[in-house]
Amino acid sequence: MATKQPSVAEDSVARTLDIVGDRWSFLILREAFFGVKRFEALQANLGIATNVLSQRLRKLTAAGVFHRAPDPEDGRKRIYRLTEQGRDLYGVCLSLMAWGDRWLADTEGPPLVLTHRNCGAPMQPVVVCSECGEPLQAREVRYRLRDAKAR
Amino acid sequence: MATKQPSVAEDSVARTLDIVGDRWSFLILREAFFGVKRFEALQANLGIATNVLSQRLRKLTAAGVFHRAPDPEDGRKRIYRLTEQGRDLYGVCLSLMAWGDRWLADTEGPPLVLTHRNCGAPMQPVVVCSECGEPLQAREVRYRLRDAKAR
DNA sequence: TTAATAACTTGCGAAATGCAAGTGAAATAA
DNA sequence: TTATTTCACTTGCATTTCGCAAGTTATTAA
Repeated sequence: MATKQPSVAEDSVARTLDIVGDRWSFLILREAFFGVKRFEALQANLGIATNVLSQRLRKLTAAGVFHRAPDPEDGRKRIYRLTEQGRDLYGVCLSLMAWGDRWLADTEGPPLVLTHRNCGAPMQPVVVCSECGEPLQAREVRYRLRDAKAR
Repeated sequence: MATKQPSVAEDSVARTLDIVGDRWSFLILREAFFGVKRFEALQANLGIATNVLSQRLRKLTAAGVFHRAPDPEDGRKRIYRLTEQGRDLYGVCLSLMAWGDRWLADTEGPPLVLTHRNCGAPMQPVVVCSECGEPLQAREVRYRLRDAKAR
């Protein structure tokens, strides 16, 4: 029987999914990007079980995605803030949303219209090359380990 | 106890995660973006249990992400090809990889250097506004349901 | 001082995951 | 032509994770 090969796959996608590759993390992140900062609000908005939410938040906090602090105005409350690392997941989250809107929305619900405040016009998130600004496609991207060995 | 509220959260992110929001789907997609098309190769590269792989591929195929067809040159083999819908997840997948490379790579392994064939230079995927080309940040994006109701 | 409230934890049944072994159809070797 | 591999699965079973309901603890509000 075939066993696991060390490959490029055993890298950043896998490590990223160890942190956010479950059913809830991106929904929690989504709420966070909407400005939701508290446990109870997350629970109410998402309908997630409290034990699972607690576990997720602990994991995401340990991973450096959230910062957890008591609310100075109410000692019972905890404020979950995205760190820079967490905010850096915004593009992924928005792209997931856009994909769902594009391919799944009409069957089950209305899509969202996104507006970029800078432009004012309806827009779509697009993943582009940082150098030339062109949208990226699988065939156009080459991967190399930092040291050597192309794939 | 708080129960689930209907909210914007109950939309495209959730629907997308119903399809790809598990531990394996993006790893499978990643392999697919690298050109891997067969069951055995996916299994060997990822080390995924065969029953889970089988189930994932069936689900992703049913959802329209993959197209499954027998190999005309070998009746035992099945070819899993990405559909346009599947290919449209490339940006998400690449962004996940880039995030892992940026925030997690050094602790556990070397990051990948990406090259866009159009440019030739090392690059990073960036999620930008389709209209103005600027990188998107959470505070700069406004969400509206197709019909009304801003959030 | 008593009652709410917020953020959890605990216990338990149900579902998903991982592992090993088995199956059936098609290709390849003898 | 028969026997052996190969490939893409399925099946059974132990382990882990999830979902739900009911506590628990520390604050705050009445």
